[in-house]
Amino acid sequence: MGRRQAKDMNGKQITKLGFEKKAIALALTAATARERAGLGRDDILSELYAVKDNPEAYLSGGVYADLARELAAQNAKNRARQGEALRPTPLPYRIWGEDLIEPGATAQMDVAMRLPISRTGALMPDAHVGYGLPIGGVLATEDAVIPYGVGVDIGCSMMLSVLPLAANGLSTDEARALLLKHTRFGAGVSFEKNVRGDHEVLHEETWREQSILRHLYDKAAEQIGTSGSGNHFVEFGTFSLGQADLDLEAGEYLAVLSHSGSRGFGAQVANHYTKTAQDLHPNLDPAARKLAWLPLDTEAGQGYWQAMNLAGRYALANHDLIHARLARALGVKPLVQVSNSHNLAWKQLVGGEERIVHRKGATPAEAGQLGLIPGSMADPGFVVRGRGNAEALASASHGAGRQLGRKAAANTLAKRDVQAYLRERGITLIGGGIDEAPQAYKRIEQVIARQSDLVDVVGQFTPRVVRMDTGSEDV
DNA sequence: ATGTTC
Repeated sequence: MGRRQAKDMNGKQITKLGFEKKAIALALTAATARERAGLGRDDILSELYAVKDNPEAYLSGGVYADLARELAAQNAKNRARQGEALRPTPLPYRIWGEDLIEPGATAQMDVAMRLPISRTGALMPDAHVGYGLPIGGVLATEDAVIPYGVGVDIGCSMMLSVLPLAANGLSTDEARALLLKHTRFGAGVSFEKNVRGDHEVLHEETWREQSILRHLYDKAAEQIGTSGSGNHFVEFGTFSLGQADLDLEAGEYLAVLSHSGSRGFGAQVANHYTKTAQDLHPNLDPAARKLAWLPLDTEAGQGYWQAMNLAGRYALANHDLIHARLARALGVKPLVQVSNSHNLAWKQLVGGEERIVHRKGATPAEAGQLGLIPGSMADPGFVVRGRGNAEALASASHGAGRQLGRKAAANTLAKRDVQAYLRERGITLIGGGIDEAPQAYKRIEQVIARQSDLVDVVGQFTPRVVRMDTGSEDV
């Protein structure tokens, strides 16, 4: 009779209870033990049902402990899987300058707005396709941060120094010589040891608080004050102020504008935590794989938040040193400096709730907040003042935005056309490449016009002598 | 964007 009962238990009953895979075997083992103890089939089934209903109550020991452990693990996995499911349709979000934005970028933003952690978002008029979140994307999440929602170049940022010198007070040759002497460009590049700069950011305790930061400290110290590659630049130009503002009189000033990020340090932080986030979400829809997030109440989430903010401060320190070297060489102190990060996440109140606002290639634009929106190596950039537009989560574009990808630019643009564009505007270029040609970017005037409800223009910067990294193909 | 990518 006992054998018949065991055979029955082996049959439909256990699967009927909803056990799967490993749990079936564990349930059978436990059931057999209870049979030997003299229990009948119905009693055993009701015990199994109770274990399934509340495995946590059976974890501490007894004949059902192994089964309870397996069921608890399965429940946790199912909960995690549920938490990773994308919404069937994207949450609504507003787009500025939709006529300037390629469909691929809105498609990426749609995926971001289907994440279970997403709450609100917006797309800026310079938007174009990126990894994960599009460049020009603004995304507010709840209690979670997305490493690729910030971008690989954590803390990428802009700085302008308005100098107490006439706009024509520096010759092209002098400007060239200063840029060559005091800036360094290129992947992997650092400053020579005898001229390496120092900055308070390198003396923060933060570097000692996680292993990845300890590991990357030396690289950060070697590379501080450098400019990297791609679209990063340092340039001399003319800052034009139509009316008194920024504690300056109206007029034209010599100015320095730079675009730089957190170099190898930030890139390695981004890659490390992106991998951590992806490992944490193995069942995430492949469409959203690059948008894997870290819950802020986990050690990994806190670790990323700390490292991201350090990379943000480090990137601004790079600008500080670049501008300090050039001002010192000219024997002047800047009259005014403006700077802003455009690849970062911030804690921000959105509709009265605390959200994590990711800006990946977007300028913070709270009411009254100053920001910098460059055009291209040969087009004007703008100092802007935010209007605090709530639907844009108080944001604006971070530049003109690409209209041609790097390969497309190299394949379709003619060198002589790029040279003519530079010559017509009186631009002297050191380094640079065809993939950074002005023609590869949207028209900055159009991009600015599409966001008149996000920012007011304060002044204009016109580049004159520009240094960039050597591109894939010279101009 | 970074040096050559788990």
